[in-house]
Amino acid sequence: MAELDELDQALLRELQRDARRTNRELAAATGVSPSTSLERVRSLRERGVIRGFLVDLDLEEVGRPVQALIAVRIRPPSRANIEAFREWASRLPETVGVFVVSGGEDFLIHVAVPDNKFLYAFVIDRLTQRPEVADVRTSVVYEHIRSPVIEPATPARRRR
Amino acid sequence: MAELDELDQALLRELQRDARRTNRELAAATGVSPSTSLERVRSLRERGVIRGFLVDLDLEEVGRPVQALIAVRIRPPSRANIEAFREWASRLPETVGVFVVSGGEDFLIHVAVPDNKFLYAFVIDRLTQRPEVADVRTSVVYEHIRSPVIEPATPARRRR
DNA sequence: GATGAAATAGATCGTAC
DNA sequence: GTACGATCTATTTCATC
Repeated sequence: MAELDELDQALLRELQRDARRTNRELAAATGVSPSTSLERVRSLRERGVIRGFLVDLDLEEVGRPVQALIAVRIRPPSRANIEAFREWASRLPETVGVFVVSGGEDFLIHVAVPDNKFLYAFVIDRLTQRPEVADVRTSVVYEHIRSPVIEPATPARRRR
Repeated sequence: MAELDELDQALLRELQRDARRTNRELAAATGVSPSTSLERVRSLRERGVIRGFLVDLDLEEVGRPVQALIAVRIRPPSRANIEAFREWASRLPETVGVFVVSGGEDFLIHVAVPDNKFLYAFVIDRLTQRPEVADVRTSVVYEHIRSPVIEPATPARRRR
């Protein structure tokens, strides 16, 4: 787990608000020189704290206004079945994300599709074609809120 | 819904791979001049297709290696209760995202916490303190895969 | 709309503290 | 680890097609 001091945390906060802020803006917002913030952000990437930079698409504008979470039970839940399904599901064009979970189900697939008809067809035609799929439970997503800022749970440590 | 021609789609694909690609790289990758790609990306932002740019944090490195999806049932599921709970849940520091859903439950809260002890305490101490929470079901997330590229479901349209 | 050149602004690196 | 300043590179604007 990475050690993150006050400056690292401040930079992460700023970048979560807007990942395209220029290095100069970051430096000004955190009260250090541009070369320092540049070096720190590079270090955060190298240490794997920052995995990359993503674009936040509006799923409605992109023709996928209907979202759903589809809980899937795999039987038998062998490693072979789980891994095969995970690979298959995460590659579908409808898939936004895949959660591999414990509990009543083995997977939760987050999908975004053009309409309800498409969603229904996806569930009853495509998902159930997989022989390892034993059970499917669909929940329509009315709204998906992402937290704007995730704070590190690490206590701040001094690095100087 | 936005109309997206071939160039728009190509730019979205490139930006989803790495949202920090420079405008020059985008232009080279899509075969247009830098000023054209700059203008197109700006248009995508103005039209709301691109909602913003996010940093992809590694939740483990940030001290939150344990993820869970917590299904919550609200009783009665009145607008007042639903909205109050949504606001409360989406502001918690443990929360990564909140899904408002149909079906057996009303919410699915995606949380990331330091360890299982913390998760358990979160569920039995904090969630159940809310009077409108009637039922809670926790699934631990072993793995969360995000789709690297979401393709528009819109058929390409000509804009020239 | 798209282009290419010119002006503005930012990223980056060497050097010093 | 940090700051300053010079250099290199990218962004942005504008006249033109």
